Amino acid sequence: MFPTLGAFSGNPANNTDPSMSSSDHHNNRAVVGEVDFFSERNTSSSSVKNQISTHGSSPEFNNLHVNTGLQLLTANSKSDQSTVDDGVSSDEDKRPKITQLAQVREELRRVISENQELKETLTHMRSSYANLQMQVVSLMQHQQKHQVPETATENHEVAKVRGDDEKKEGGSSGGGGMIPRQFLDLVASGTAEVEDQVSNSSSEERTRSSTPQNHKNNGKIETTTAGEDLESSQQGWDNNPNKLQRLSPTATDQSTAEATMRKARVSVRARSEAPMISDGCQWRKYGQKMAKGNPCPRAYYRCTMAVGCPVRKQVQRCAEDRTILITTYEGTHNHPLPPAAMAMASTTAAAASMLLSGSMSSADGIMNSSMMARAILPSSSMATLSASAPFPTVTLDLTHQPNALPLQYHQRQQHPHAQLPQVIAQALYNQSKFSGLQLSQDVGSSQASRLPLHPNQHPLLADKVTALTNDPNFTAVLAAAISSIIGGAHQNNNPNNSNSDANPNIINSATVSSFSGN
DNA sequence: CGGATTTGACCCGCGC
DNA sequence: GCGCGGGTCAAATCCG
Repeated sequence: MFPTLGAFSGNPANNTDPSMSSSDHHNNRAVVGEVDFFSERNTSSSSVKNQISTHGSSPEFNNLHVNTGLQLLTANSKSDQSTVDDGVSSDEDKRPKITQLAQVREELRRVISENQELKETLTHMRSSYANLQMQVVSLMQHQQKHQVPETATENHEVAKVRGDDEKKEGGSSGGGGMIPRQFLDLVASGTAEVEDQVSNSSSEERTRSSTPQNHKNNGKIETTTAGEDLESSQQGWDNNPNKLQRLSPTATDQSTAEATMRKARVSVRARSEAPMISDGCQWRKYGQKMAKGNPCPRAYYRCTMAVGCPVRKQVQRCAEDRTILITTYEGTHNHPLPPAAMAMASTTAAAASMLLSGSMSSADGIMNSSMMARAILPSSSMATLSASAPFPTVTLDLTHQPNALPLQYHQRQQHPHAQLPQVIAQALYNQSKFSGLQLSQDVGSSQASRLPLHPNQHPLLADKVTALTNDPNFTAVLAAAISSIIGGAHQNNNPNNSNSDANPNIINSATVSSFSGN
């Protein structure tokens, strides 16, 4: 009945040796060898092995325990069978082995239980994160509806105070004082601050809606920067009066809030061969138009993950470099999002809040923007006012890498913080530009105009950037932004990449810290 | 057959 | 008032 056992044992004396001690069972090297050989021939051992492997989803986590259990079990089985073979059995021999078996079973139960607890903890953490994200979004929307009247004047006062500060500091060196403040306010003081800022933007929206002619009267500077396909793309949104026009006549609080949220736009430039970057959301294409100045059509998408979700996006290829995909998001999701989509959603929400917190309709605000731009871009030969871009847009430009390499996606995924300064610079640049400022850059290409300088080249900016990037929450937000975009682009560029699903987890942790770290 | 996409028409604001 | 351009709608079409 046990022919293989005889062949295995080789030395019958070993099999019948009642002195096979527990120390032998725990001799890893020897016993593991026995297990490997023995388990192929012993069905009971195999079944135990299978049973173990079906418990818990993390094999490497259990390996130590499982191996230990197997060693004991197989050793016990072997000893038991040998005992039967020889017809020699005594209660004294069985007693310690039964005890060991019980111990192993107990150990197995403990490990399984541990696994179960870990799984539950992980599930709970994921759930908590999702809830937190949704709370942030809903709170932002809620605050918009209820705090617009109070914050309307408040915002103006804050703007004036900030403007005074700028004036006191004066010059290009002092003018940038509010820049870090805006960023740090947003990311360091938590949800409440974000809500306030969004609320403030509501007042701005209403101000603009009530006095539409102000933009014209503020003076007009033509956009002459070369290769502004992005510009035209953004202007396409900026010059879209239909939306506001349709919303404003029956201006309920909700519609106003919605208009405000939709007003803020986050434009993402990323290199991708795919027709659309993967951001985790479901989109339905509802239109396509040929935009002026760009041979590539502009596609219009709306979010279809929930009925009535106001989020829309435009996708258009860059006219000059068609490998660059420009995706412009507008609005805030009104429904739960999968982790992969949350990365982008929270990123755009944070960017939009950041943008709205710094854009002002008053003259002070414009002056601040001008000073801010001078601080950001000391080399700017001219800072003028523009009424051509009434709606603020922040652009996350991920196409400019100082050491662009074929592996840059991978590198940036691993070290997203390395790229933060450029993203910050670009965000600030666009913020100033769309807050009513046109910067004239003597540049030969649109590439240079979009990212006119490297922070390291300007001590002032470098200091600001350093201060910003030293804030872990701020870096987390931007890390989430970069990771989400890169993750999407990377996914598209590497459709077979099985690791793409791992990105959201990284993003999530970064995003969580950005919103819960206060 | 239902959902997604396409595409021409339409609306609206703006400039001349 | 008219034309232009951006954005949206909705019927037709496609596709799995």
